[in-house]
Amino acid sequence: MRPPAPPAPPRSSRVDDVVAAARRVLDRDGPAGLTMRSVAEELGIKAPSLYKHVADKAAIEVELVAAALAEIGEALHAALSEGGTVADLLAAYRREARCRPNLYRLATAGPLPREQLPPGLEDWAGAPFFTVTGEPHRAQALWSFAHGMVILELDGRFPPGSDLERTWAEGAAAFEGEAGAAHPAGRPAGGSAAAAASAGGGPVGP
Amino acid sequence: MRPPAPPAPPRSSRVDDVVAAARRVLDRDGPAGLTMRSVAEELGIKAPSLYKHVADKAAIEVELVAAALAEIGEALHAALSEGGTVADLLAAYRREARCRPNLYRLATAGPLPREQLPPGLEDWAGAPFFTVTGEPHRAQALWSFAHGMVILELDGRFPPGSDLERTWAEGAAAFEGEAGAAHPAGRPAGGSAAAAASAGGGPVGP
DNA sequence: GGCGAGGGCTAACACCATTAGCCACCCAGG
DNA sequence: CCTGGGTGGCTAATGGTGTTAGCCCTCGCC
Repeated sequence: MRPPAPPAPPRSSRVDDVVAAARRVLDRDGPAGLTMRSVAEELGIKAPSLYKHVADKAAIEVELVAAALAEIGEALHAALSEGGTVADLLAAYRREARCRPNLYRLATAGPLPREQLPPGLEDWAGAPFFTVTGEPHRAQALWSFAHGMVILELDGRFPPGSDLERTWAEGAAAFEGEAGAAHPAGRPAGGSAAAAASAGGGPVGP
Repeated sequence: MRPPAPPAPPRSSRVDDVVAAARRVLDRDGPAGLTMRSVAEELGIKAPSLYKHVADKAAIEVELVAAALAEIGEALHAALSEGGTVADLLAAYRREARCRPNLYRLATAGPLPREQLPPGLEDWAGAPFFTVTGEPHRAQALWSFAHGMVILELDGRFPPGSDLERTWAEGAAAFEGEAGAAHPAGRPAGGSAAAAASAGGGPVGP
């Protein structure tokens, strides 16, 4: 039984409409397209009317961040409830981020308004990293690797033609604990053909 | 003898003034404070006059990104010319980012305008990651870890009270194993497989 | 002496978040 | 019935942003 997500505090129904509209706009137009005007238009109203329901744009973004953390946490806990390897966790993290890139970027870029988030949400969402490593610092390091990979991938920062499957596998191998160091239970080679083909291995960045 | 940085293409002198002013503003006021008006004011002129020298704000930012990549690359190459361990490289990366947080964030957040950067700069700056790991995918993974750590640290994303020294050490330890643990090595790794093998020791103290 | 180019200026536009103030509806209390 | 008050919309306006258009001064050069 995995721990339940902390419940989101109840809000007025119209606030939910606003947040839902903001999320649609974000998914469709990206962070730059998320303006008070576009959110209002999505609802068929004018921008100033939004301020009857939310304090400001930051308040909407906080709600979106909370939703993102909840979804990511859900995905990570689900991944561990079945498999349980580092590679499984990383795969779930990557899948979640790539499925909702704009939301992921919004939720993880820039400072986090911890005060205004549901208490415990952040810890709960990150708990699987601790579960899989068994040590808090290693968990943070693994999380950093995962976030770095995802954000660089989303931003197109890796040189074109990079075999990212293999890069993920290398990271998973590096963090696979002391138990089965030689043979990580890595991914069953969905990309191994491509891996062999692109053996060139381009430059690295930054 | 480490490879020299690719030379920046020559620019009109006034353009250099604009970029230098932008850099001062960025260091002082952060990315949000970097506006065409503030840069102009730093030079004692009005914002529209900037357009006599640069195409738009993005062009200024590209110059800043190029400068940041050059400086980071310089620091990383210098770190390897002396020590050579993964931990040394990571320490240099972290020091550089923390010394100029606003510049680092600008240079690494969001999509990279590769076309407009001096050719070869990006590869050159990232080369030390390859040197120290001896394998391109592992190099990308290590870079991702470093970037994730740095950006999360700069954004205050780690829970308060985290012992980041130790988290960095955990990451360094994870990547100091034998290269190509995940798969049989696809490529024999430039001239410096020795660098990766040399530092197999225990956890690195802060 | 003209003359073009470099480099400044003001005015203006479109978009952004946000505030102030006004008005229409709906529903409960008298 | 009718009279509030709360809810939720509106327009107008403010000060910020990047950017364009058009004007003007001042050099060095032929």
